[in-house]
Amino acid sequence: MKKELLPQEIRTRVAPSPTGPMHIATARVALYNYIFAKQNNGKFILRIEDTDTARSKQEWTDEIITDLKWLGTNWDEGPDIGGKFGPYKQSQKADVYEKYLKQLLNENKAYYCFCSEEELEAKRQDQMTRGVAPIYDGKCSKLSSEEMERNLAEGKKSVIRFKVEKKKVKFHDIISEEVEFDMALLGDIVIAKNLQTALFHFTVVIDDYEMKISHIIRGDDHLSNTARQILIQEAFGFPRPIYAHSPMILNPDRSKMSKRKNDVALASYIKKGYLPEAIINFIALLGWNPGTEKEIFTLSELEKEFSLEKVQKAGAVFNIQKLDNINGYYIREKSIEKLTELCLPYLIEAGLLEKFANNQKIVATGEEITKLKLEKIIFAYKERLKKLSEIVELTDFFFKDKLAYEKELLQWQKMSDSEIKESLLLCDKILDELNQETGEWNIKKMEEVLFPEILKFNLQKSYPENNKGFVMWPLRVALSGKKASASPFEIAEILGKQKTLKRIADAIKLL
RNA sequence: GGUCCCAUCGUCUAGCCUGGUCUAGGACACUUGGUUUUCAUCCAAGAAACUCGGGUUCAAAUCCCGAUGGGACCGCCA
Repeated sequence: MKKELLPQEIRTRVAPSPTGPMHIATARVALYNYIFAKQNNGKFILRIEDTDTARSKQEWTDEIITDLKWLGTNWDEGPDIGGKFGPYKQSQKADVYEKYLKQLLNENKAYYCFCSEEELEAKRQDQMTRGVAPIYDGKCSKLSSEEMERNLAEGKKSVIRFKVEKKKVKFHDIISEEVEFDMALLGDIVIAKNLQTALFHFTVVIDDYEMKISHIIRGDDHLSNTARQILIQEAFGFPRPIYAHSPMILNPDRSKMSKRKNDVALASYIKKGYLPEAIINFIALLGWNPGTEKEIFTLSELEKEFSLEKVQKAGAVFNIQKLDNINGYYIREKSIEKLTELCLPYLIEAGLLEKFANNQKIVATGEEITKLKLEKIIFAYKERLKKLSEIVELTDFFFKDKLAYEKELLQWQKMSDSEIKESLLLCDKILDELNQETGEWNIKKMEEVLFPEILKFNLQKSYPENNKGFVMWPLRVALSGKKASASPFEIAEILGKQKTLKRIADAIKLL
């Protein structure tokens, strides 16, 4: 019986360099790679490209790890660190690169270049002004082996260049389709500073080969790099992976999204209180759609419906309003317990609440806040929340003793101070009659007793009969100190009778 | 400057491959109305686009060519 060929395992990777906070575009590329691997029963790998020792920092590697885990795009492989998968790191593979570097040197496919940076820069400038492509002229490739040996023996500063074949490189791309580059327009590229320090183009090719990466899904900005990397692959006889270059995420002016014009760090979106579900959904939709009218996707739904073929070729402007909208949706979808848990750190960080070590007791201005009460507060604002951080400005008044607002805020339409006072006194009188001990202190009861009184009040004052604002507005401001809030009764119920009446009295004092 | 990529409402996009059903659909944002004490949610409605010019065809958003515009890359960064 004929032995069947095992289908090649699908292996994808995300390869960020830890030279700064993780970019939102990296998150999208990671997502694409993650989904593609999942869809094909493959493996998704995290590789830290930290060959630039001067700029790479461990803290950024840590942030990449934290961010990827936060997103839920966990990788499937890596060195064992305490029973978990760590990331692969290029900085730990210098010996591997050296081996391959020597091979290229021996086969005369790479050579030492002794040109100084100043010399190169001058040539580049000259080429630019002459209107030709600024490429390396291959000067050192023409050095005799004696000259080269002598330079090396003298310890003359050098780099290693790869001999770029002057031919056309054509490759297929899942998103861009057929792409062709004329390599005659590119000079020999520097692939290593020295035998111990290999550079980007080289390490990428070696690692993708050694890690058996089957599909390289990365940003559009790498499109022209791909041609070069293919040439290096060919020099070794490595198989060519399948490429997919996703379009860029753009600033509103349609330039590549950059930190100068936009918030690009995933960490800062996390901090503002965007949910991973929302970020995932939003970045997936940025440049992709299923061809149906469905727009809400969980990660597992994306695993079913996403396809690289349907990814746009053009870049997509990062539209924060859409993100906010999606985030609001996912916030509204959260259970109240979960949402409270998510909001709590923001309230604590703002100094509105304190949480004690046992995590059982939450305190605001010396008073204990029960979990139930906190949940009621969060519930009252759930629909108004676009991002978690907003919970602070929305609900701060619940946790304060004294409210600070301008007297004018109490005014509804053209009410005079004395009319506002009458209105508040009415609230005070009616609400004071409710008995909190017997459970009368609730929204329903308040509506029941106060609404008919409002009607009478309006009639007596010859206000429009159905406009409850003449009572409700001053009450809202008295209780919240804000012009926009949840229902005054909802606030009153949470605040309790004592605090409610105190705030009404405080408001009356202002008039 | 060179090379490559791209081009539908303000934005994300459907439609393009396989021309007619497109009076170009949806979503966000915006405007108006409804619900409502405010804001938000929710519901309803509205305004809003095929970059331009040629060609092919009975017929072009859709196919072809060109122009224009935008972007990316051209490093001893990744």
